[in-house]
Amino acid sequence: MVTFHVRSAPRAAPPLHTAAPPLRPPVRRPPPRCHNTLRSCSGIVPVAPCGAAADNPCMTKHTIHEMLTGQVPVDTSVTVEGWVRTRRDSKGGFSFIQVHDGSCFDTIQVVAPGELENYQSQVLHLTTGCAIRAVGKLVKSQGKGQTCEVQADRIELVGGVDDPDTYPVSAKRHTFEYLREVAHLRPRTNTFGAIARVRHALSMAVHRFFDEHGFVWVHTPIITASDCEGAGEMFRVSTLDAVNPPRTPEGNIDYTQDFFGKEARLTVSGQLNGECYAQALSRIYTFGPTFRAENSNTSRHLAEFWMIEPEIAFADLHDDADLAEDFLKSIFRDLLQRRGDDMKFFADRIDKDCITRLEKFIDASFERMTYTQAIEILEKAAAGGHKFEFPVRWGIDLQSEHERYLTEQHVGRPVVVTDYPKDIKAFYMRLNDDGKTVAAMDVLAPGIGEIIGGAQREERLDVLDQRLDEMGLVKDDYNWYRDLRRYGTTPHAGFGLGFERTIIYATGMANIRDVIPFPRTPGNAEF
RNA sequence: UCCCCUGUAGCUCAAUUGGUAGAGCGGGCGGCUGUUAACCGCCAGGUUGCUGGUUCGAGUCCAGCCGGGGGAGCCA
Repeated sequence: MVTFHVRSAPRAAPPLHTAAPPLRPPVRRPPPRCHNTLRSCSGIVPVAPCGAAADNPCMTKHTIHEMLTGQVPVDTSVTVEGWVRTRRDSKGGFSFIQVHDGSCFDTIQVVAPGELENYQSQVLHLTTGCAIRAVGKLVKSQGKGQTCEVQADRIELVGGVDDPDTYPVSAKRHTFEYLREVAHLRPRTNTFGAIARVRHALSMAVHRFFDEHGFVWVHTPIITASDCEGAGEMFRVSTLDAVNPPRTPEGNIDYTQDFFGKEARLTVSGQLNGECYAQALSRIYTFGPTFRAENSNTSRHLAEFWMIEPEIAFADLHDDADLAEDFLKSIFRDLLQRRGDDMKFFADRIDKDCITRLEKFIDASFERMTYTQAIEILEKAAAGGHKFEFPVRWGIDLQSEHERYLTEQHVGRPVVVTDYPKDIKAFYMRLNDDGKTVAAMDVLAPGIGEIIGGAQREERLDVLDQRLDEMGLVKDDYNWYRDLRRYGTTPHAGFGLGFERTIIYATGMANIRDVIPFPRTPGNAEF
């Protein structure tokens, strides 16, 4: 069995938050040669003895993560390929280069001796952002602050920085607002590298959870011609001439000549399509981009964001709430286990409570209460002197101040609020026997408020039709959706989770524009 | 969309009541016996977001526009 050495450097994470387990077994018997026939491992430079699995011939180079976590034995010849974060010149006539390659949070220190042939001409001119390849040996560090480092025999400048004076991303602190203007370069910073890895880890955790629980990932369409999704303003998709579109005799735009023969838009939710597959495969989920053309300009809204929407058949609202609880705890547990290095950074520099918040979240059982009970609690609080900007009475939608009071002050744990008044919820939510409320639920969490919104769906055709009528919606527009209620209908439920909001919650990042690689917001679609 | 704040060197920020635009970091050059956001010295770097106005004089005051931030609404 292999032992993994966790670095004892200052940045080493506590046991719960150790780095991800190795992707593949460490080197055991170094074969004499690298049989890489797909492409050159590293051009003309000799590379490390190829210890990679035979089915992975291009992985003969080691990542910084592998070197720092003891998967590469000391005294192994190694090749580091990455980007320079800083260069420090020693009094002794040699230099230290901190290199990152994205494989983990930490950089590795490359020691460049003054005897290198290009030391004066290139090494001493390396600046932040330069791409380099360092060939040498992984050795125990003579200095403090790191256990191992790369003693370089050769350093190649793979890609230089045109004008170091104006390179937009220095090694020093930048504001997030500034980095948004250089979104093509910001992944090279500590924070955005960490965000990218956390985002990936959470994505994989989502798929892992659903896969292990028998859910099928359904790729619901991005483009939709049904105007009945009803969750917000939509972007139009068209190939018509925008300046001189074809017109009907009445003067309206003639969409029958458009690409799809009718008006088409970008989806605002995969739920209605997801229900179709849930009524055949029992447990499904969607995970993909979603588009809302709302003119919302806040730290919690994007025009393009990713949403996760599970849907389960033969299930009621309680099953839905149980699923939400198990799901959230599972992905946060996964995140802490697999990205301890990045999470430690967020705890150190962004939000000191982010790790303990997740640990508490994982350990707590979610409180359950009905909307009516929630209103009673809030009314008591108001009577007891608690000031709410928006007055509380049965029938209102809960404001974020109300949600925060419930989860942060009244319960101190995540809360699932169920059974909201039907007038403030969507047509597809199942009408309760009281005739006044629907089987909707919101999961509220301390520090963020609503993190999940879901519902048991209305499976009875007559009741669904009645709700459509009440809301002034045209039944014919929903015929395929109504068919589900005519052919083998079942009680079913689901919820929606905004992926970026989940990342915000996990990391403590303040602005949603900083947890997606290239944010799209009103007035901004750069990059 | 509404309310409030804000825009000065590559970056982060100063600039008194309207009176000669500065510092730190970054960059260049030179020092310095293993450094940790290294350190020390010197140098370069600006149409103060844009347009107009008030004034002897505007980074500073006024108007409009553009960008950024915070809050609200909408929501995920």
